[in-house]
Amino acid sequence: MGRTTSKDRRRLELIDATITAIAQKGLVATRLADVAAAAGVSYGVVSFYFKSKDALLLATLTHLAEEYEAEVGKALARADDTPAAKLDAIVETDFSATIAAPKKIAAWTAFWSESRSQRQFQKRCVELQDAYYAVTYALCRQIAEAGQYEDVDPASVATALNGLVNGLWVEMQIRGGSFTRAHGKQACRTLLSGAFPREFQHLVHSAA
Amino acid sequence: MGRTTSKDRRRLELIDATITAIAQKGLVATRLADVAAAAGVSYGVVSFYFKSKDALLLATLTHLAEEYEAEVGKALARADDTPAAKLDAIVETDFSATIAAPKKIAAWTAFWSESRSQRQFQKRCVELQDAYYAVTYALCRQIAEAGQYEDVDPASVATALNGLVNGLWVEMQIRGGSFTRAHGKQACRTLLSGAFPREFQHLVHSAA
Amino acid sequence: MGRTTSKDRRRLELIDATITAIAQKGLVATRLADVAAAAGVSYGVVSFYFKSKDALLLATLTHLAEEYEAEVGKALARADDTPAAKLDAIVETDFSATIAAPKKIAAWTAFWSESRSQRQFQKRCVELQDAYYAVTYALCRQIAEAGQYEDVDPASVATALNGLVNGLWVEMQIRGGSFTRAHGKQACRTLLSGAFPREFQHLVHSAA
Amino acid sequence: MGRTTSKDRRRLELIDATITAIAQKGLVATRLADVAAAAGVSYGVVSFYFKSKDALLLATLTHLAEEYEAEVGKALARADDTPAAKLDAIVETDFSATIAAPKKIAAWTAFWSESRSQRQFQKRCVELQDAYYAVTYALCRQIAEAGQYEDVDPASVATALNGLVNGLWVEMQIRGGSFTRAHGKQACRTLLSGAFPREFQHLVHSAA
DNA sequence: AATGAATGAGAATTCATTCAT
DNA sequence: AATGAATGAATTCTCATTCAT
Repeated sequence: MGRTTSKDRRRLELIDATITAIAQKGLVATRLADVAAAAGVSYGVVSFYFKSKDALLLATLTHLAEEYEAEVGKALARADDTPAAKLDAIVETDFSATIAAPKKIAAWTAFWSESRSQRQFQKRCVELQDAYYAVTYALCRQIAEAGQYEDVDPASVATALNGLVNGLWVEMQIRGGSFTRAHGKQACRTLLSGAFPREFQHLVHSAA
Repeated sequence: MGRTTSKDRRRLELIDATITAIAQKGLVATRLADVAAAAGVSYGVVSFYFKSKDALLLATLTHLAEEYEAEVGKALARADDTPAAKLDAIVETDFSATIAAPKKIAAWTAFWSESRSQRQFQKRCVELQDAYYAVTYALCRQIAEAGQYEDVDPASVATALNGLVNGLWVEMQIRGGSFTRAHGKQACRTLLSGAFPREFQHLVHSAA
Repeated sequence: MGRTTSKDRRRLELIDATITAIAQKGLVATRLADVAAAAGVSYGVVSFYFKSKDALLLATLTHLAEEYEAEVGKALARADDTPAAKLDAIVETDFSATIAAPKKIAAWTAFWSESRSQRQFQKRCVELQDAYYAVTYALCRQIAEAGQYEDVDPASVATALNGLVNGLWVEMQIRGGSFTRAHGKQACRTLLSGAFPREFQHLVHSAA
Repeated sequence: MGRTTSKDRRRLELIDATITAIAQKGLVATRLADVAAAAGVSYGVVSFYFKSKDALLLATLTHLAEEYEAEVGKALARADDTPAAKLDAIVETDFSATIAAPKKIAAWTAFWSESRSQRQFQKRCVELQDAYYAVTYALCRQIAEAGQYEDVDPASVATALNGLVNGLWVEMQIRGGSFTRAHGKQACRTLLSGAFPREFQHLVHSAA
């Protein structure tokens, strides 16, 4: 009851291998043979566990989305009970080693780029963005109200934060190791300390 | 200033058709036949003008980068001679109808996602990001110095702006028409007015 | 007279499942997984009882042939002791519910079509045709001699009857339910009453 | 302008190669590579001219049906203007070198056997049988009326003739060269001379 | 220059066979 | 005996590249 079955484990191995292969060769060049090789299994196993290549890719995207939501959930539970602490915990998660691993970012950018033509990819991506926006907007509004930031539109800040994380992941994807997770966090805090200086100014200085 | 030859025109038509095809089918599914169809020419023409599919894709990326730099150059030349006005002109360009056309954004995200595995794509993308950063950093520094923003790190603002534009393009790509160019501009101005309120606060209000 | 073992029963179930699968999906599309599913057993069972797919198919053909000969044998034993009655008993068997079951006819046509390339299939099919011809020819000759049909070549009648049964099975296969076993019997009696009117005329009339 | 284009010629070559391959290897074992080899072209050509293997097979069946109808049409036009002569002309065609070529018969039996599971195959096969029946029934009725054969049911004769031709083709398929086209014709005339002795008796004797 | 047919290597997919449990 | 996962060879289908007209 509830323990991870052998079948589930194998599926996860293949999904992880898919992410690895996408990171190494790009989505265009990733073949099922690459996935099998990355997973260290024989060719037929991939077809055995996933009906088709499309199904494998969709399962991979779904896994990434679920993992992301789980990690954010854990971070929110751990964080101090203030909106600013929770917002910062989300940013920490966005650039944590688990979530912002280079190969996962490579997969995310691949799915984003295909989401325009693959309806199912788009659906999952939008769902996740919506969830992210809902949480960050609620937190921004609480901060703005509690801190009496009358000139700040919490919706715009949330939108900007959402976009900024995506864009910094793109930066990490393009620049490879020279743009680090720390750089990403720093840029997010620049945005937040501009919007809500009393809550976030110290974070920018401490990180610098 | 050689006049545009018939050959150049045809090359541009094919590059435009490539962008159209990528936007419609995604990079993975785009075939030379799709490019030919989008250009309204016969199949063989594509091979005639481009040595290979890879060469066509690289030429497409190069074209997008050159067009972007040309547009930014024109915008900077037109803008008032203040750093803030020039910075805002860049943001305007980033979300202009020409540059932020949905199909071009689709192409950009495709190239970003492949840049990790395709060295040539990466090189072009990094060059453009570097150029963008150099210009925006210089302008941010001028604003910070002239405005005596002692708590603001112009490098962080430039990095955040750079990332934010990418991320908002991703948002447009994923969400399609529901996330508009105006939304993108607004989010960028939220960042800038947080960093440099005296120069950008009015823009946020006017746009709201 | 060994009693039917559990193993024999299981083999027969698989052979019957094979016939079912061929009738449903056609020989080209029939997979071992379909046979297992039709038999309601797990995948590995098929391999356990039959060395290979070819062996399963050959066993299926052998089973059909043996069943046919057994049925004809029983019918001849039951029939009145006149050549015409025995000939008619064979025709009755050819279009009996047991022998001319749609799925068995589907299997027969499949084996016929493959018999040109599969030597073992051909061998079995020819053996059965030879046996059928031998019996029907003997009966036709007896009728011709006893009835003084000087213009009738019993060999031709036997050949025509043999072919006619095959062809009417083809008709049933192609037309499905709209061409019935009764139609088939009727057509055979038309042939026989043309050749040997005094022995078969009444059958045509009674059936009409 | 009605002349055979290069594309049409190539299609026919591939269809003929398909028939050849089916005759040699059986439908189950026939691969597109075999078709390409039989046609003496490269592998890709087959895919180029036919969207899929199924499409190739359906085109092959359609071609066989059209050829058959054309040959029967020509034979009827050539034949003397009596019902018996026309009926005999059809039988002649059924066992002509063109129509009853061993490899074409192999293809027919393959399509018959798959017609139960492949709706499109069935449709074509039934159409042809219907057309054959319509023509032969009309002729049988004319003969029966003109010859005052009161005990003969022309529908049964037509049905039997239709089935007999199919079944004799099966015989040729199974027995290979040992059952000849002449044997087939002879068996058909046995049926016809039994039903309509005054019109067909002489043909049986002359052929014997 | 332009066309589009031909080629064949490459990838996804299928599936008989094998094998560990 | 029975199960069904694993393997990888075989096959279909795709499509970039080449080439003849």
